[in-house]
Amino acid sequence: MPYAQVAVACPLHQVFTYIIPENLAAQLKPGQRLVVPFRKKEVIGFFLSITTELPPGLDEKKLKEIIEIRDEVPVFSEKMIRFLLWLSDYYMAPIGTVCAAALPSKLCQVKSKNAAKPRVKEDDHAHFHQKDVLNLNGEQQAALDFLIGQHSKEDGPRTALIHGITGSGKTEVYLQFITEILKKDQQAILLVPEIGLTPQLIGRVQSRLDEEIAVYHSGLTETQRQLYWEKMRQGKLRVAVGTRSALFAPFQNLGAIIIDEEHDGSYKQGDGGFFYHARDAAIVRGKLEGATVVLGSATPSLESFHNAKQGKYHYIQLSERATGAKLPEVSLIDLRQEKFAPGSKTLSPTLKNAISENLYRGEQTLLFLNRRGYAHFIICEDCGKAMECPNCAITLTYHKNPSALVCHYCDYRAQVLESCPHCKSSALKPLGQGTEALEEELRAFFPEAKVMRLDRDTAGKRDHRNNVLHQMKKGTVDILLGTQIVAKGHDFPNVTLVGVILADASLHLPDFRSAERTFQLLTQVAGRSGRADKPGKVLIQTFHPEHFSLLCARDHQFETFSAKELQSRQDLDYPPFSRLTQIRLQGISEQNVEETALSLKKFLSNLSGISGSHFLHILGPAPAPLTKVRGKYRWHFLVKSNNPKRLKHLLEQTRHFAQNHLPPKIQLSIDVDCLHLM
DNA sequence: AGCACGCCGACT
DNA sequence: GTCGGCGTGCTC
Repeated sequence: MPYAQVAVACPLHQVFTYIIPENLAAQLKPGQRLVVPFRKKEVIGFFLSITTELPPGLDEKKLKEIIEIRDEVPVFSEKMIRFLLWLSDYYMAPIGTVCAAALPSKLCQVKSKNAAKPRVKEDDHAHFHQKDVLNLNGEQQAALDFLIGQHSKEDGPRTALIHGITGSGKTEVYLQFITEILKKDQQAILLVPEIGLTPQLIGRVQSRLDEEIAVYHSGLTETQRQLYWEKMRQGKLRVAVGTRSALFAPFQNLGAIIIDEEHDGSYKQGDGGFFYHARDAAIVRGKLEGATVVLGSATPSLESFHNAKQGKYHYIQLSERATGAKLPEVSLIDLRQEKFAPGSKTLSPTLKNAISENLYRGEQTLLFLNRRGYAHFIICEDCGKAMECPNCAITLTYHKNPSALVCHYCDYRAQVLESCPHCKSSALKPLGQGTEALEEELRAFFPEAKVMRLDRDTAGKRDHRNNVLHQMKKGTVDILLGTQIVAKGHDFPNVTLVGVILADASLHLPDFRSAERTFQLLTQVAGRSGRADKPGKVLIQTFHPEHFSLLCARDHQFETFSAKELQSRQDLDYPPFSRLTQIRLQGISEQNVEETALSLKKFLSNLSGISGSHFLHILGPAPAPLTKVRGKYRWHFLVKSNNPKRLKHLLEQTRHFAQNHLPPKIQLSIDVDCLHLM
């Protein structure tokens, strides 16, 4: 007698078996949603497969029956089911959680039976601009031809890495490639990092393709999301543009997945309750669907670059700017040599002069400081203690306007203190200047200039961001300063000077990728300068002008940087030469967390084939670099492995430990291919 | 994750 | 005497 194998949206690492009522047997197809009894409730289940044998350990009398089939047409294709199973397996995530993450949440609820009826607000997405197909230069054309040629081939690797310098016109290649895919009656997905999904980009894609596209981002209402989803499934929409979750677009004949800025860390995050890397997952979906996958970046991740060099991906280089503009001239400013003017905390004389000259010429300046607020911390000059967050093991950032001490991890807020809570001294000194302080200093020194600031504190107001971007284009802003938001992706044609206030900020984090991130960030921000006809200039302030990340960024030397960094990764057996997984334990009681970590260590070392293995290295346990976040203490292990089977075994055993031996209130999480060690 | 069952404090 | 605190145990 056949039984149905069903995934239920709960965080259990198993499928559930249900009896198929006779009247439903004929209509049942894999990928359909079901209504099934689960505990004492009715929930949505996802029908995965049929089994004829009763799975071991189950008593047939205790099985329940499927109540209802929700869909005539399955919500998941066979290929999609295989993709979801791969995700669940690779990232150690419960299959039900993965299924739920792949659908609009409304489709996972028992009520709300009917498809969404649009509260008709016909898309205007009306300010269409740049309808024209841009002319490609030789390199762009060659890249496009290659992609098209590759796509029409029956077999062979279908993943390509486009390594194109900032301003080389990668987006134009993507758009023309998508146009080709559509001509073949196939569909396409364009993934962008969170920060890259601007109205400008959406407008450009939409107007170029001259058809409605599905736009996926975190601000979408559930109804909108469902509507796009339905239209894609019905074949009414053929292109999905958006952040990570657009990867699950329900297309029937997927032709291409493009991952813009593939190096961006925001692709690796927990969307619907499980952590996956959208770029890596895209490659797998591409394989399953027979689609071409295109990774694009000016600063490819070392993983992708290495894969390309190994021949796993096709490597395509764009070495010229599309407009013909030259890459900017980059100089490092040695902060140890600079004599700061009184009252000047962020701007060296050299940078200040350059800004003056740029103002005089009437050209725009962009300043980057990856630290919002006024001061990174406040320190007591008498006892040396810094003000810390009571929930997290980090200092509180001083915000001046509105005045507050803010934790940038948990958003704890406190009033600014008059005196030190430890020694009552009033000698409190703000240190480590942030964007607020920079703004203040700019206004003081360049009172005649129009200065605007863009960071999470100001960008919160939706209009502000658009307003800033608009005014930048119009040229009414003289100096724009900000955090990450200004560093990436934007095309400000009239910016000719970019200043980096402190390159060292990202250099010394306890993370083996810090050199790579610094190089990427500096290259990206430098790429904002001199994109149009006037030559650009970049000034980078640093205490470490001899560091190779900075030197390579200065000289636009990706090759030199990657060669050196890859060598050190190989020496230390770090990715891309091994796979790295983080096992994290956290809980309220520090002692409990530590004890559990130690007992897990014991458990793992007793496993056969682990100790002394050449294939697995377990580092730790140790307190995580951020020992306490939101009131929870964290300890972690890092597992380095170059043997997927043994790694899998270890992780399964770890999960087993978590299910059986975990004390209450201690949580264990596994982050496969962890990106941030913090 | 939910949601129930189950044993100990302050309340109509 | 009960309402309810959240510990722990289970879900085909």
